[in-house]
Amino acid sequence: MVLQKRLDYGFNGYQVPATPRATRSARVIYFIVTKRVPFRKRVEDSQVGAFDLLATVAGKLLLDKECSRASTNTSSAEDQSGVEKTTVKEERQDGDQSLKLETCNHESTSREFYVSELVSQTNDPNYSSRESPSLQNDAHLGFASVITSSDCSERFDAQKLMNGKIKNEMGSLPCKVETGPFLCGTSGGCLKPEAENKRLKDEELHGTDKVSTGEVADTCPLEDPVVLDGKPPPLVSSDSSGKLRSCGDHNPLRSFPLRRDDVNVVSRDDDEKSSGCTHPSRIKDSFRSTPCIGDRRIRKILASKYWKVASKLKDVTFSNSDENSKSGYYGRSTYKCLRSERNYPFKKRKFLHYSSVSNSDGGTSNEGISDSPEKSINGNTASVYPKMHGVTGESSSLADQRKSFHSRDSHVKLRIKSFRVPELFIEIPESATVGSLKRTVMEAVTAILGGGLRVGVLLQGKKVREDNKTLLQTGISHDDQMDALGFSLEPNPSQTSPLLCPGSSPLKCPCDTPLPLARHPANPGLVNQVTCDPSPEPHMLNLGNFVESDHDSAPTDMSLGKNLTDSKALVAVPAMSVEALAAVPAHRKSKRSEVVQRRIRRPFSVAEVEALVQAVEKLGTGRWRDVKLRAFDNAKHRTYVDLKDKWKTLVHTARISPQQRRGEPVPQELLDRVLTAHAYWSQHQAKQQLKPQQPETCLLLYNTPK
DNA sequence: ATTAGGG
DNA sequence: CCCTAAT
Repeated sequence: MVLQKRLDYGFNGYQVPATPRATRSARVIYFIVTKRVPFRKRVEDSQVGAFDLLATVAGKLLLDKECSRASTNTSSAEDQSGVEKTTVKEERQDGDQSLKLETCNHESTSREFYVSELVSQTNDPNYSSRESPSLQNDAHLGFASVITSSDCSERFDAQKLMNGKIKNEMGSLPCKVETGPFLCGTSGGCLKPEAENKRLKDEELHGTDKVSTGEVADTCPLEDPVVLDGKPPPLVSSDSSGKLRSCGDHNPLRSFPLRRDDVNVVSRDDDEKSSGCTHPSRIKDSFRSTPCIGDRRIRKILASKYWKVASKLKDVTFSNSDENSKSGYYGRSTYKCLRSERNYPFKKRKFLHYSSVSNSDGGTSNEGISDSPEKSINGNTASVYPKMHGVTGESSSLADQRKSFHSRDSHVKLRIKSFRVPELFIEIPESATVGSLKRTVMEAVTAILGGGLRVGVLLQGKKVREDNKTLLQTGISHDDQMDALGFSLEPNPSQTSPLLCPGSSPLKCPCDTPLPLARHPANPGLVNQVTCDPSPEPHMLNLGNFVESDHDSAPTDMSLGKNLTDSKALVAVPAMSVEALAAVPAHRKSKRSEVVQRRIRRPFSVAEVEALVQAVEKLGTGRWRDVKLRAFDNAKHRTYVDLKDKWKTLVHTARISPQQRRGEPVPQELLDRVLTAHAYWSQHQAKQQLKPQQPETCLLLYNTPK
């Protein structure tokens, strides 16, 4: 065959060198995509460790899978010493992006995510949260974990557990809850918007009350269900949707100062929510275990069927109790399990839906990053905001309170307009449709976002690696440095939530298997491939790599691979993390090692149909392996099952009116042959089996319609 | 690993 | 195309 010509496109001005490809198959297009995820966050608290900051940002990203936008910015930040409070605010902005990501949902357009998190132990009353409008859930939200899916019965258990814990925590923590002086306002540094200020004020006024443990306890349990359930929809792809969960540990035991460990950003869970991923910190984390998962989630996301499902909200992270076991089960489930899940979306959904949001902490201790609710089904904004938002409205939300506790430092406000997403390489056949291209890119993007990425903090162009340093120590809190502050998204080696694992956190995700990604064995040909550049970081992973083989075996990609570090290419699963996005089907295998993706669709060409028809005429139906060997031995991407399916569709096509046929028209002559051969072989099933070898004869026979 | 069928 | 069940 002729070498295909390849089109190389560079997004964002990057051109990807074409890799030599041996394949003859279709032309491949490479894209390098740099995506940016837009969002702004405000982080206040110079005291917050860099790690926390990262966690916060990461959490946000996860939440936002839906839309991404380009460009990063940081906006002003101020630090005020003394207050420890962190506020993160996110907003979406449409930005510029080289690739524009759009949400698929029709439902709601705007969704806002909030992540908030953080951790602080401050007493400040002021923590501000977001302005987001929806506050409805806030109160509830504040707390923590939310168990979302209504469906699951399991959830109940979880709730129970949670409640219990929460209560306990509350009980123990009352003191902590106090509202502190309003640091923000006072500390002059705060840049909070007016709205926030108001909030703060409100908080001051009300905060205390809210804080009371009793309240917390009450609210929490209820909330979750309410919020989450409210939007129940069906759809959510499991993972996609949410994925983020915050991991807040709720240990009652914990001491206040949070550690980095405490903060977890977890995001994806997949269906299985089970394995927790992260960090639970050292202590027992009762609450939530987060799943580790990138894979699962991706998978879920991918599964197209599921996509439609409504929102999922949050995974519930349950405590260890029953849930865990369950979750564990799923999590660990093997590939097969996953698959099965796919098939049975319902099941999955149940699990998935529960995305957990763990936000909670009992208000006390720590907080993980909470994410906002994933998507609500409807996409209502409100649903989205549920938890954290409360902040605004009620200052009282637990989270707020928590934050407030310790705040004493000055705050650093950051505005991140967008994140730069690592480069992605996408390879797609020329014959692919624009839609498929979009999907492919989406998959790549989502794979990255959902697959676990880490946030890198750049200060004056230098990577700030010391997660434990405070912003103050790092210099991030200095106004003059704000301009030099940048964030980047990097592939996270372990799928587990990147942030989670940072550093030394002791936590481990059960899920995590140490295994890195599995390499895709070579499929000879690659059809689509998406790879992510390895980031410099130590653990880089490649996110998705989707490899498909074509007839040609073109090792070619490997060359690309070079770019990627050694990356093992993962199969990229198209995942849309966000429901909204969702659209891409993806399947992943369990374990991050592999991501399974639905094979790309490769319509049969007329030539292939011809070959198939000819082979079937000779061999008959029912001997697909032989047909494959005879006519498609070189087409690795055509399996005997594919041939059988194609034959099935050909027969169907031949029987319907031409007007009803779609796709590349198949010559009527071939269709006639299909019908003839089909009829012939149908009749001679038994006989033919005996003498399959004589094509000629067969042909003669069929000519005469039986 | 194949085949047959349903989805 | 995927997935299963049955071979």
